[in-house]
Amino acid sequence: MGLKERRQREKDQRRKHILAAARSVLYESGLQAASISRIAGLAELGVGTIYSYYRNKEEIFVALQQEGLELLCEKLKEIDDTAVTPVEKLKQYAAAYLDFSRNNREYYDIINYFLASPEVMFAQPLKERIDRRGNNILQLVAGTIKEGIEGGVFGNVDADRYATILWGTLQGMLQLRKMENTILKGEDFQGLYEESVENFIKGLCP
Amino acid sequence: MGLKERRQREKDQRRKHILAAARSVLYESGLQAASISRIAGLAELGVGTIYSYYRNKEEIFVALQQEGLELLCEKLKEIDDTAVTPVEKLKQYAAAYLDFSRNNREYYDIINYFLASPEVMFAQPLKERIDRRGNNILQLVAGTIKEGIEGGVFGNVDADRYATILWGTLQGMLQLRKMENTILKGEDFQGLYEESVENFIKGLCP
Amino acid sequence: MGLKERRQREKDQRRKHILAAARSVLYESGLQAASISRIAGLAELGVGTIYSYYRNKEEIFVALQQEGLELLCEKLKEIDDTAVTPVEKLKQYAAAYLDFSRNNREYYDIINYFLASPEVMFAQPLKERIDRRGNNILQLVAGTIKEGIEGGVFGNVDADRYATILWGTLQGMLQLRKMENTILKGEDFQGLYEESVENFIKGLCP
Amino acid sequence: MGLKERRQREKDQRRKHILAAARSVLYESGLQAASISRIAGLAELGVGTIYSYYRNKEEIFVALQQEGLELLCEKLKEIDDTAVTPVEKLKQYAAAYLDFSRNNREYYDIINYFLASPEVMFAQPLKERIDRRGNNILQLVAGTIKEGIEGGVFGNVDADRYATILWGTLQGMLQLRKMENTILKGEDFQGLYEESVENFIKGLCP
DNA sequence: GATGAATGAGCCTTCATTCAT
DNA sequence: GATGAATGAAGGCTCATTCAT
Repeated sequence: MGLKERRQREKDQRRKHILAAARSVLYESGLQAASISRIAGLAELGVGTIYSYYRNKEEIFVALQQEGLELLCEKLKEIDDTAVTPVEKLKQYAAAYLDFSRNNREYYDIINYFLASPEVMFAQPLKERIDRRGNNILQLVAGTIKEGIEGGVFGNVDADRYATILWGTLQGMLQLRKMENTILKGEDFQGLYEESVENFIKGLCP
Repeated sequence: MGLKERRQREKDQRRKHILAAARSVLYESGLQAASISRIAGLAELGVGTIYSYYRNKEEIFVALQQEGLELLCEKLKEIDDTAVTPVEKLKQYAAAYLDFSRNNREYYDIINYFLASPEVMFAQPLKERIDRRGNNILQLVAGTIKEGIEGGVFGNVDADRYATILWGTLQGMLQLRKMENTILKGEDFQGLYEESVENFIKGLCP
Repeated sequence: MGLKERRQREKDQRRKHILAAARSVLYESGLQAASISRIAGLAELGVGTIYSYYRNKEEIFVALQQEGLELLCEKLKEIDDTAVTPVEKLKQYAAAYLDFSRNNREYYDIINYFLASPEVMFAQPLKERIDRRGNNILQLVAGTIKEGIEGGVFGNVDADRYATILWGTLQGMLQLRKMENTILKGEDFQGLYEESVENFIKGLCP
Repeated sequence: MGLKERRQREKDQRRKHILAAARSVLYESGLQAASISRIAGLAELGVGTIYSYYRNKEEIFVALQQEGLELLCEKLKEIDDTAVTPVEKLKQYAAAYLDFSRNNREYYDIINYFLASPEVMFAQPLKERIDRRGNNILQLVAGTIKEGIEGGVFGNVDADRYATILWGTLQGMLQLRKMENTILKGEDFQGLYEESVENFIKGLCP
């Protein structure tokens, strides 16, 4: 029966619509201001409606982050499929993440927020759901590093660990961007970022 | 003149007293629960009094962050004074930061929090004041790198830039620790952290 | 004509079905949690459907109360039919009410609730409908008292009035049970309850 | 030093002021509508202010009930001091409670409400605090019954138990008043009430 | 007739900030 | 200079009720 299907499709769309509103609020007014009622307002829905799609505020943020991680993951997969050498791949992964942090700020911000927020904020089960997505990304990167090791381009390191280290490095570098106007004044941030990747790769070589 | 001086000294002490209380609240109950009235309570002062020493909550946190950075800076200076080789220094800086994140959680958390939270948070002037402190630390690290370059241990890189990269890396790695129980389950975080430093240094060598 | 009848019968059954669900919710989660949507859920009906059988939440509760009173009334009738002496009957009525308050908590609670809550609660017409049911019960009790008067067991009192007084007494005693763990701690409530009935009867004797 | 005293006095008065507002809201709009913000509105205070005097809504109601019980208790004490015979005292206690339920409706309603409300509503400690007040009243009544027993007017019963029974009876009778316009239509409620007391006393006599 | 998504008023509570004393 | 009572906007969330399908 097409009815049920249509209903489901509509429901899914509404969920996305709400998420989009949440993303916009986040993007335009920052995390602090991202209240349910604002989201509802932007979505042109009643507050209660939001709650019939998401159990609570937390869930919205989790969904948003998953969405973001998924998007990012897809971009990285594309690179994995098109780029040739492992070194090239790693560089492009990094570039993609920088790009993502710029062009998908709302996603980036929320990912970042989750990383920085006190553990208390999210219950363990939620945290696991979130982190699992992150894991996919790490696996991808680790795969590329393994490739490099097998090809003799990289030394014989633990690929998983170095994938994690790379992510940590990028994540840390991006945070420093906050200081573009103060400490990093006059510096070319993108160059710095790239240099950090190159340095990481250089360390990786035998 | 003595009177004025004493007044000033008393005022300074009171400010520190308030800061100490804020730190305690932060440490014991986390950022969410760090309300002015709690701080006032712990400081055994009236709420109003707090406001006559700090314009608002924000200012307290900024001051706290400055204090934290100062403390960290001193620890690094000590290392600079006692450790011998540049490589050793860098490794010890890193170890000190890890240590700081563990034993001075209140400070670390707040530094981390403001680094990660959307910039809406602070007005520009405040940001500058904070970042200047961070700059001191970077200078110190950069000095050590320069040392290494001059001694031929490191390749001929831009010391300032690499100091920044190191900080970014450490900062990023520390954030990943949040995932000790999920993604990093079973991993030895400290080992990972140290490995990231070694990789950084390895990249630095000619 | 059969069709109309069947329709009506179906409708009646549906009403009862809804009432049964409401009763269950009440029994399992208490008055506070007895929301329409829960009732609908348990009845496996849509919320809207509930509203096509009952104008609003109030009406459901009223119906529930009527049902409860009816059930109680039947039990009392049974006693009236089987017990022999008026005194025995009165005692058994009382025992039956105590029993009802224990084994038909859903019903008892709601009767009690509406008796105790401020009258603002119900519009006049509703109230009348409820009270009429209560009247049946009173008539029954009054009948027994009359019996006793005619038999010379009881003094020559106004039976209606004393029926009311008995009900009031029982109702009041049952409410005190709420304090079993505080004021009545250590007391044997059932004994107290029975004593109140005996005292009532003793007063009734010539 | 007068300052501290005055402060305290003012605080006490404010508490009373808030309680008075709560009482009024209760009186005028019933329990259902007694929200904090309404109370605040009537008290011409900010919502927050209410919360600085009472931890939460619950506490306000508890305070209100205690106040009510205290008031009632005083009235009964007066009777105890002035009335002569135990029978007279009991009758006057009953009359006083009826009077109280009429002239101090707001208090009576809330006492009644607490008796009828599901146990869940109030945490055990609160309940105990409430019930303790009720206990004072019971003690008083029990004292009078003892008096009667010692004077040979009453049979040798357990005074505490009969005090409880009397209270239960009165409480139950008062609840029936709700039906003045339906079941009791045409009845003289006050007469009925008095008759219930007389019947109780009659039962008490040897 | 049945449905259940949508609504939004309303609830309780918190807390940064002000200002009269 | 110190105080802390008062404020009230804002937040997250619930639920009786409506109405388009």
